[in-house]
Amino acid sequence: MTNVVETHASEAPVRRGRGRPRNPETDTRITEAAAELMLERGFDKMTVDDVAARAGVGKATVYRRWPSKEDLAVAAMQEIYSAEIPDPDTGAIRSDLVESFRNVLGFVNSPAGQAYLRMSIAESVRDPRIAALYRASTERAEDQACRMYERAIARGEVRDDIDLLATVQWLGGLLAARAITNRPMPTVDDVEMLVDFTLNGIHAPSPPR
Amino acid sequence: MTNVVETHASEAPVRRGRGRPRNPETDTRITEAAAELMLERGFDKMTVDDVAARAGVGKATVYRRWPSKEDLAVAAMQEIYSAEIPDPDTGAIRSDLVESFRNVLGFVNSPAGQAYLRMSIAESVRDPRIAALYRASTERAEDQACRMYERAIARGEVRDDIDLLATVQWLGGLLAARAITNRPMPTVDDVEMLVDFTLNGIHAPSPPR
DNA sequence: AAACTAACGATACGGGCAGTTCCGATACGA
DNA sequence: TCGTATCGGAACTGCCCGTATCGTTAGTTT
Repeated sequence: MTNVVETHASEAPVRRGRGRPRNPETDTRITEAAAELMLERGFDKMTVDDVAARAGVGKATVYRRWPSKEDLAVAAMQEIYSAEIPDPDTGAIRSDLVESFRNVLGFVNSPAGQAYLRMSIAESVRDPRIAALYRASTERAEDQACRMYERAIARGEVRDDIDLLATVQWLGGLLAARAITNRPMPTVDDVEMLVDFTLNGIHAPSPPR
Repeated sequence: MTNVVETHASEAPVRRGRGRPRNPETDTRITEAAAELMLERGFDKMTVDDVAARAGVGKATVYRRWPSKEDLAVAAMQEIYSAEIPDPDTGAIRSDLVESFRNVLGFVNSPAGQAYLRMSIAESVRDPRIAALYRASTERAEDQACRMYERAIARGEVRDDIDLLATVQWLGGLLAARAITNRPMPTVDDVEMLVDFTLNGIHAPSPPR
């Protein structure tokens, strides 16, 4: 019939002449409203009518851009997963770890961090596309951590036969486990102990073996 | 009006004479059907009509026992979280760890284990009561693990200043992180390396420090 | 044995929300 | 200025949760 238009509002509009052009600001108003409601209530209790109302647009305007509520949620999460992560490089593995653990624990103990973590977990299990987004976001952080460990291996501080991926994921996994089962997060006061476990494991230092 | 009857089907019926008594087998038929559908499709795509149909009962019979679909889901998960866990005690921390890690990894790599894990994570974030059930289930396993570590501490194999809770949760957390982000689980082949990380951490053995 | 009563399966119905379709109005390009 | 696609608004369909109401059934009480 008419010109076929790509649905996803993310990419360049690639001007096509005829008719009233879409207001690009409307895109961001909708995704911002959706992101707010996702973090406030979660996917289930967020209604598309609410999103449209908060964004000040008609529901049809939402569905003209994203074919389903799930796609809208993906777009909203995509906006959320775009933050910079500090990359400590102090020259020693212990202080690098303390620094980065401190950053992570500070975030996940904030209200925003709590909502972010719970939402990411729940929606990742529900929708593989959100899982991919969350995964990409965490992998950026993990890549940084891997380089941190590799620098330490090059310095001879860390064994070279470790499972690097399991190592960089273990803290995130612990936080996920706590979030899932509704248990208190470790706080910044626990940083020393967590770092010590990473470095030394649990073995008694000398006597046995 | 009439005699008040406790809703939850779990507890003792405490005979009250009049009228046709409830068929207790109906309770289990419903929870079994619900548990199957939860693992097959997840909470969202499970409909109460489907549960009633698979159980061979009327929908009103379901709602006579559980006031909402959420309560039904809780009852279904409660049935799922009632499995025995082996409790290795070989006399050495390394072989205890190898044994228990092997059990866990064997389960989470099975199709049933995958569905179980993903369902538990998703529904725990959605419903705090399911989170409590899942937490209770994992805590039983963690208590066993704690006792295992305490035996090792008593033998002098393990330091006594470790964060026991973080230690017993780290493998579960790693598995959760993999499940959430849709990445491959560690397999039984990785047991040695994971156990080694638990025992020794990542530090290089002797030269530095 | 007969009467009583609550559970049973079946079915219809109300309400909330996802997603669709129409509308008149509007804004931009040709 | 004309054409066209987007805009907000609103009505509508369909699905599913939860309720209400049947006639029937099974066990208790008298």
